Amino acid sequence: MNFSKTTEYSLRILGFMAIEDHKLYSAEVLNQNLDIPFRYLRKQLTRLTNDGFLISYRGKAGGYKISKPLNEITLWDIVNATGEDSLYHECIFGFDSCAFGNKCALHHKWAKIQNSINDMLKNTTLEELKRTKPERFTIQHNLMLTKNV
Amino acid sequence: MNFSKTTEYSLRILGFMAIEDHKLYSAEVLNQNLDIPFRYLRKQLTRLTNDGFLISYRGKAGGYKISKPLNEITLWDIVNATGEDSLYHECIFGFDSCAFGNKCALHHKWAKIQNSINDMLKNTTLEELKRTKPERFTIQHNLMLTKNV
DNA sequence: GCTAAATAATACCTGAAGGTGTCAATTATA
DNA sequence: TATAATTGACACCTTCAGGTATTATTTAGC
Repeated sequence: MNFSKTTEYSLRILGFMAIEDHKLYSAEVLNQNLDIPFRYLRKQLTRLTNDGFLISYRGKAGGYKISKPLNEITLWDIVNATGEDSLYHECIFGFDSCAFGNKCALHHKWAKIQNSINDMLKNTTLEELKRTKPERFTIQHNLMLTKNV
Repeated sequence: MNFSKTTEYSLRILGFMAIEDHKLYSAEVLNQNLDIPFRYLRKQLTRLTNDGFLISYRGKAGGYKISKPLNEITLWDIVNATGEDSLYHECIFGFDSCAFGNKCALHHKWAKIQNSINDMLKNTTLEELKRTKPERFTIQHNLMLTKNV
């Protein structure tokens, strides 16, 4: 009952980069801050670039930066891009057909929770994350050796 | 962002058996009703028995039945028994240490959702499921060939 | 007691998520 | 232009949840 590692990593990466969203971050710097295996981080950075969240700059002094205004990127966008199983209409019993119409009491309770998760993801942008920096990120933020473009 | 198959199956099995909780259900009958691969269902039934949710009767005309009053079995008990990752104190970024104290806005939103899930699971017993039979279960319930002990 | 029908135990198989290794392509700067 | 530092591409490895196969054990009923 968690997001996949890949989803968590995506949130970490973009959540971290949002703190100073105009900086260019190298994979090396991100690796020093985010506790994600280097090779896998690299793979995910390429994916996030292909998915349009990041712009990459190759060559010496290259790196990544966030591609659009922070208030245009919701957590929902990020979560969905990882191929995370949809949170819509999931039955707690795992039945495909249990999601529509009037079902058990459990179904209503579960739908309510699902909706609260979906709403939260859809209504939270990276902008909000920037305003309220996660403590974990800020602790290590001093260590960063970032560069301006 | 779902429960594991194993958790879903456990909920299905016990949710179904709760509808007529004094009946003895064979693995065969459960298989006909629950859309769970037979061998895997068998394995899970043995596990649920070892975990104390079911009592098994071996030999001809054997089967399984629920071991205690329905109001003593919460969904929380079932979910936890499958080894489902704890829903307590999970950080949406997947950091172990991000779960305590005052963190980002996201942390508070996430904790609120986690709590609502935990509360729901802890406050819902099989008794409630019995009272409000899932449609999917009742549809097929006529097909059952159950036996009394 | 024999047989059939049920569960128990144990080992194995499989696909996909997560993770790694290697080399190619790009680019700033000396 | 040579070099070093960066990302891109692509193939491979590993682990484990989910699923399968086989044989042993138990018991009702003839």
